[in-house]
Amino acid sequence: MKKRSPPEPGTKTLRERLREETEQALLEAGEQVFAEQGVGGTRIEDISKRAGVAVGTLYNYFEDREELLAALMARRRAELVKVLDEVSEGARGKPWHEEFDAFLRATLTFLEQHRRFFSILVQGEMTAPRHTSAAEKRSGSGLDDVHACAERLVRRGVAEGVLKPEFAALYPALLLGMLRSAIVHDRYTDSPGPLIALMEPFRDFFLKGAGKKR
Amino acid sequence: MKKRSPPEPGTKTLRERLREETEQALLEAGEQVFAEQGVGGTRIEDISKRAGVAVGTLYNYFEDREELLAALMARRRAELVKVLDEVSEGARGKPWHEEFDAFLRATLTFLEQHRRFFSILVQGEMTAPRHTSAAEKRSGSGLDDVHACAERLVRRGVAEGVLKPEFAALYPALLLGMLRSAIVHDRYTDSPGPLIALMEPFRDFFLKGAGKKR
Amino acid sequence: MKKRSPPEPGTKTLRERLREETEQALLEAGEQVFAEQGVGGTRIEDISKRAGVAVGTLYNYFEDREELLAALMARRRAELVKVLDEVSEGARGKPWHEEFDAFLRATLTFLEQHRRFFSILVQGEMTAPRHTSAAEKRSGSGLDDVHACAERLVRRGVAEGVLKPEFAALYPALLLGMLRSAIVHDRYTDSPGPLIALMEPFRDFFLKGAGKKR
Amino acid sequence: MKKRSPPEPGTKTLRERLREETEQALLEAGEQVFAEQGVGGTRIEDISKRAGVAVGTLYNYFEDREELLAALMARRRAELVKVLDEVSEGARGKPWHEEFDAFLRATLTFLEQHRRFFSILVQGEMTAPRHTSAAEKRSGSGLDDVHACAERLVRRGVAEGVLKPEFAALYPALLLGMLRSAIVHDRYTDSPGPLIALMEPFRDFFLKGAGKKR
DNA sequence: TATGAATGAGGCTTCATTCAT
DNA sequence: AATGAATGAAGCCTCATTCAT
Repeated sequence: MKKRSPPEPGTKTLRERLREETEQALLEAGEQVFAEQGVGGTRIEDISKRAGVAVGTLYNYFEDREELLAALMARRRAELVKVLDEVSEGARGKPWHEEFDAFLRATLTFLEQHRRFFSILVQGEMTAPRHTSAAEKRSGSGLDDVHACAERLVRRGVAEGVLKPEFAALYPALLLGMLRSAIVHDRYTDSPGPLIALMEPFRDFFLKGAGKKR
Repeated sequence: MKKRSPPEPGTKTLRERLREETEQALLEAGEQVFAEQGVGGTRIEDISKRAGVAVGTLYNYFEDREELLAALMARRRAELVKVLDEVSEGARGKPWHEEFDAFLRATLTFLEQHRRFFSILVQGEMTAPRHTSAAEKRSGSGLDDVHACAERLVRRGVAEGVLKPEFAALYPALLLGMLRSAIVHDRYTDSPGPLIALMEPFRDFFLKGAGKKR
Repeated sequence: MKKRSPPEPGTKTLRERLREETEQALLEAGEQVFAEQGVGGTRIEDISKRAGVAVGTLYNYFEDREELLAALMARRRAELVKVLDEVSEGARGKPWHEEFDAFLRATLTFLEQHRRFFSILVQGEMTAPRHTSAAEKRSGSGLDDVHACAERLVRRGVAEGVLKPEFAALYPALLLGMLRSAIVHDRYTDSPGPLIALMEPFRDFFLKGAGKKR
Repeated sequence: MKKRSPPEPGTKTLRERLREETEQALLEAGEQVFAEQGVGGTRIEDISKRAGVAVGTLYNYFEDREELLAALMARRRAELVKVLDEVSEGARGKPWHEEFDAFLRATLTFLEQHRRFFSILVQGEMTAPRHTSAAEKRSGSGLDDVHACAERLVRRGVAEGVLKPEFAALYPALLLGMLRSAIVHDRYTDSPGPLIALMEPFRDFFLKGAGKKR
């Protein structure tokens, strides 16, 4: 009953391409609107409108509100982790400082592109949504795997004798906390320049602290 | 016809005391429930139940949901600011390091007692609640004045030559970010000891960074 | 905190009385509207309007649509069963025929007053709603207990030698089926008189059948 | 340019045959799903899936949901009526009892094959679907013509002096009600044997009732 | 003609807020 | 002042139907 010339391997049907585009648009829209209006304050309809589709369409792609959010989070998080993995990979054989720099640069760049996304993450980190659903759990709404990347970086730094081993267990959290400050800092400064400008201060602060060498 | 003796000045009527107790109970309940269920996910009724009164009563004390939240935030924030002001006051004439230590200790202690509250703050920092009203903006739902305390501390440190002036503008945010890490760190560690245990690592990290002295 | 003069025993608060009245009104309205528009075609809002309350009020009394329906069914069914129990009780010591007559009379009267309700039951008997929920199961959406009443009647008839024991297992279903015909018959006749008029024919038919004595 | 030989008269095009097959499949699927999930609870998509076609295809065959239901009902009802007409026809000149037996047998057999369909009918008898449209009314969703068959049978029985004329107007409804009991009975018995087993009890009951000859 | 994604009206349900007692 | 039922706007989600491919 269903006959159809088999699709060229490696080629995507028009339909498939459309489907992916729509999904992209929805995630994009979701990221924007969730960030603008807050996770709790976002109406599904606003997202679908922003994406240029009808509500029903959104529901053809995502089971419900939560799944959309989870998918969105997972997607972006995966992107960041991928970048950080590449950083780690690319720094093999090079001095740790280079990896550290690359890590900071990559993260700040990512933050810059996804300030919105990051703000969602910060929310999610601490909020228990009405009914924290299975879906949300599954997707790991936190930063667990990003944290793992930071740990890897820190471990290497310690192993190579660049970082003090003393409180090493805390460094990943402190590193990420510092990066989080990047966003917070924006809100308390008058000249909200590009985040990448924070690279040097951050490197300096993380490695040497705020204390004056005497 | 009953006559009522005028209240002794400086004395609180029974009625007044009851009123305050109820208000306290409501704020307490609010803190708990908002923290447990998230700001967006909390139902007014849950708060009133937790406080042991009817919804209507809650509305006798607070104009609406937002005002309750704002009052709650303002209350706790004021507490912290008060403590930090005392720290600053009490350290007059003493070396900066002592003030810094006291600052850390006070903040970690406060965090410990109000992890819940702090989690609300972290949320509020980035989230726009359902209908972010003028009232909420007015009440300054953020950490602005706490940030100001941190600025004061940092300024003094710089002035006294203890802190590097180079990126001083960032230090307050970094300091607070570090403290925020205290809560985050909890979630990624197996042994979630008391936050005060983080005092030494934090002092060390803030002053000297993670880099190994060469 | 909650002080209140204890209610006179056996007396209902005004509130309690209001509450019961509202519940009554809702059930009444539910019966009407479900019957008029069909179970599937009924909008909750129509029911609440008919009852003269807001939608929200309905939800203060019943968990959801299903629970309302279940409660409604249970209520009416219980009424009928109660009546039939009384019939059985009242006929103790009297000849079976009298109980039979009373059974028919009671049922036809009930049917008359609740044609609407009965039509719902007939539906429910055969329909599997979208998600047959636990609630529905719990309430026994069928006629099980009415069927039990019929069985009791039939058993006695057989025991007393008034009914042929041959196909006795079928009689309850046949008896109820016959009564159901009462409603169906209405739709195919031009003179839809009172159902009670069907008493004699039904008695005659059940006891002697349609065949002519030869 | 292709030329197509004109279709042999009386022969069906391949296309026509395919069309009919699909239509059949859709009706079949409709019968199943409507019966399984209830008329109100059935989603068009489920039907099309069951039939192995896309939703759009279903809409190429039936104007809308209602038309499908109406067509389905009409189809099955026509089948039953046809069988009953044949029964009537075949019994010409034979004693009434034979026609009666044949009627019962035919109906029970049909019921057996279409318990599902019959359950829809029973529903339809009393339910007004979501938007009871004119179309549905038009199609006569009830049992009117089956009722007519029963009337014909009863009339003949009365005419031939086999049935008591007294309450003859009720007999058709009672006859059908009795048959409906066949399905209901299933739900209250532990041994849900084939419906045809009910033939003798039904004949006996209809003709002689449940009362014991004294 | 078949497909299945897109559409959006419409139903269900929640919950902040009001108000009569 | 306390109570808690009533209110109804507003959000979520479903699904019959359409339509471009």
